[in-house]
Amino acid sequence: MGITKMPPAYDPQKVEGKWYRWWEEHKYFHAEVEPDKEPFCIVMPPPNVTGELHMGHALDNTLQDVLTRWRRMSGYNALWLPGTDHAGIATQAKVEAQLAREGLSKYDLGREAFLKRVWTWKETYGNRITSQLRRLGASCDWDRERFTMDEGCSEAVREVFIRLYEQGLIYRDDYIVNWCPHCATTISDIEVEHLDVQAQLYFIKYPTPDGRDFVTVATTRPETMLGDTAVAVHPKDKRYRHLVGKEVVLPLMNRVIPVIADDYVDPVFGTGAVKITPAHDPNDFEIGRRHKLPEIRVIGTNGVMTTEAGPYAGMDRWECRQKVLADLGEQGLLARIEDLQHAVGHCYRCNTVVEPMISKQWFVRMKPLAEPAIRAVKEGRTRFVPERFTKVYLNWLENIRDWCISRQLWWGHRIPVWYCRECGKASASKDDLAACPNCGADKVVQDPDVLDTWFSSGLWPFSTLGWPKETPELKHFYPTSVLVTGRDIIFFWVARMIFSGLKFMGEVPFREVFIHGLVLDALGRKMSKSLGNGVDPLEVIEKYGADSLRFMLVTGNTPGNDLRFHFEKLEGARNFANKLWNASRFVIMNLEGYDPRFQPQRLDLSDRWIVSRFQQVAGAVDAFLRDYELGEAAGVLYEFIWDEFCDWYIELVKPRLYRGTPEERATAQHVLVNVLKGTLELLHPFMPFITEEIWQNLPHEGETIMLAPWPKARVEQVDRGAEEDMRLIISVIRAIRSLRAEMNVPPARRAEIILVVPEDGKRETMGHWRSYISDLASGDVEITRDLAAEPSQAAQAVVGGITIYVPLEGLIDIPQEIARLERELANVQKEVVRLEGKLDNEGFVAKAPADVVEKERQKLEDYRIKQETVAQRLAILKKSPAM
RNA sequence: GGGCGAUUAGCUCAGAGGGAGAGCACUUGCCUUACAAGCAAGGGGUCAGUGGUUCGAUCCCACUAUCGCCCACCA
Repeated sequence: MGITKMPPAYDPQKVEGKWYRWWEEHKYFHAEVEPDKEPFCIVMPPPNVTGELHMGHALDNTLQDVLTRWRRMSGYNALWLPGTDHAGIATQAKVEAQLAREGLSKYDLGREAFLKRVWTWKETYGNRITSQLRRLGASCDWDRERFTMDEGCSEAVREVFIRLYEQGLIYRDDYIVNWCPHCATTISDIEVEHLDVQAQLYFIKYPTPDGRDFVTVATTRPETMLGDTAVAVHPKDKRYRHLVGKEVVLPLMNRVIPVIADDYVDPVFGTGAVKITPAHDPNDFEIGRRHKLPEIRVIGTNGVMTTEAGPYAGMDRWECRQKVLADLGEQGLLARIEDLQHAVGHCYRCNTVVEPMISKQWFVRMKPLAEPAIRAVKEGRTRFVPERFTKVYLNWLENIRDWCISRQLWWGHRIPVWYCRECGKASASKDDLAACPNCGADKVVQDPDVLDTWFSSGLWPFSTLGWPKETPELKHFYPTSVLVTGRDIIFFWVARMIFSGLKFMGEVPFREVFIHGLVLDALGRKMSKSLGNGVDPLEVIEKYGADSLRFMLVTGNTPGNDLRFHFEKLEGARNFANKLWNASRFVIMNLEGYDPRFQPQRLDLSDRWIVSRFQQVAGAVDAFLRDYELGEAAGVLYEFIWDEFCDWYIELVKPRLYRGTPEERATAQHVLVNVLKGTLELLHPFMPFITEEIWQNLPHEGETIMLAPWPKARVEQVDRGAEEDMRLIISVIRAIRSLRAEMNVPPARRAEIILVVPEDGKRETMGHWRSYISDLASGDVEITRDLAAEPSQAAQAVVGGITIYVPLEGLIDIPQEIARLERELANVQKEVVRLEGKLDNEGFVAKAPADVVEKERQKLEDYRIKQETVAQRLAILKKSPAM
């Protein structure tokens, strides 16, 4: 190692790839079960195999990596288990698009060949995201990487399905579901995104059979009227009481339908009369079932009107809407049209307007599963961080509806149910069936649908650890320690993992859920493909390095809050890395003659100070990490490295390195190396690459910083006295620098510095460490108890009971100095008045804690001394001949 | 309609019941043998508003305003 290998500007490109490969080759990420060690386990939220790393992933995985690396260094048996999700719709859509470019559809290939094709696609492109995670520095155990459709996970899915089925918790029924005409599949309630849309509310007249009366209904979806089987009004609505039990004629279809009364109807909305289309509206469906109304499907799965729509059959649903309106208008039945803003369900994948329709689907009965999941969180067996997300979770589960789990796709876990063509019985089976278990006929056919992707991801925390087999991993690492994820996924995933874990493992899947916010663009908008405002993490990594990206994502943010992406902030992180690099370069450049066995006999004040500060920082970082305050932990390190280690300690140590005795030099080297090394270790979870690079170039024990023991705060090295003394010295130096700057003293010019220190202890300290002041404030320091005569040509400052004079013959503009001191005096007086007021307040003195009162008294005392000193000085200056 | 979050320096954001902070931007002076991706010194804020609790509130409580997010079966 040497300067030649450490250029003055840190270049992450030369460093990052090298170390990652080395770590992975040496299996430092790999965790074997070590029963005598405390386990720490995170299962990675599996990104979609189709996915590419975006800022959300970068944040999520940085947080996980920080926690994992920290725990690993802290001696835990740390496992971070990675994997990918098969992402039913998304992946199938990708492959279908690929086929389309070849002029083919999945039907041309047939199910089997199509699935083969998807697997090929997965083998080819599926590891893109995992290689991108490697670029980020993710220290996950790739030897244990899983896929939601691999053999083990698939077995877990079947096992779960069968068990739930046998317990009657999975059922198949005709029910109103959300249908995406574009994806041609059902989607679950949470996959429907409600967007506010400016629309029209159409008022349509439904005449009575005798043509003498009519009732007007309001609807935003006039085409659904073709499937109407009733009109509903509120039971107490006097306007319509006479019609309840009677009939009206459904226009266009000329069908006679009943007028019914139901509490659901809001008498003040629209006309107070609602058309009821049980087959195409969730509410109408409920009402329909209550009143045993016929369910007529007029819209087909492709969004085209069915034969039930009579003359409108074959029309697209939007086209049909226009035609219906036109026809109604012609017949004078369209009473009026109003503008209405309301929420319309859209498919979260393709943004198509979702069509509610009745369909035979598979459902999970949620109430019995939700209940234990609610209890577990209420009892604190799983804790949300930040706590406020508990409520979001509970609200959802407390109002849960059954979960539609069947999807009309090919890519996914096929529903393990076979129907017998002979006897008609449906049989669920863990193993593929060739014959009907009921009648023995060999004419069985498997349900064509697959399961919702989230069905398998809900099992992730235990399926990846080997379940349903009782593996040592499962036993050791379950329940996992913490789940790290975005808040957008609490319903989709977190809740489902919790109820699945409770159901099948009898225990929550994780002790804590650490929820983070979204990464927004610089303007505070969500990053999205359609807006084109996303920032590509890989480009950032190439330009600034993964460490900078990670540091930027972690700092200046508080748990659960969103984070805006600013390049300025990224530059700040990059500059910090460079600062650390150069501080380390300084240390390494000055290691000549370093002997690791050397034990210093006498530490300088600055040594004791920086060591003490380091111990405090080590304690703070660890405490913040325990509280998931990663931003604070990183912030503490930033300040320590930049403000204390670089700006003060390195500057203070230079004279000893350059001109000190061999012993002084060795002592300085010893402290530099050890504090720097410890700091690198504390920083390693945040910035793994640069810390490894530097650590390897410092004298060290062990193979890698990754496995270096986490620095434990050693309280016996905390030295309050040294910290206090340094604080005083630093403020004296700052005061002198400030005077020099204000008086425009050229930096190169050495100044004369007189310190008047009345207090014995402080005078001794100042005397002992006067070289600090003379070196860092560039001046010749004289220390006295009191001054025979104040120099008139001098600038003055008062700090911590010490009066500083910087005689500046010819540089002092007396009137200007008077003005400056008067400003100073005014400030001091303000403080004195404020503190006097406070201490005169009997309530304060009586009720405030004694130490607070004492602190305030001390402050007042200091300010009074300062007030007096400055006032005296002013008096002298005002009498001086220069005036 | 409910719930949650935010409101602090020009910008982006931390923060704690007891003297308002950081980064960036800005001003001034420095290429000082680790770093100009830097050093030193500065300027800049009624901590959204109103009321309450308290000896003391920017922090805790209530309400209000503005912005954002989530949930919700009023067509």
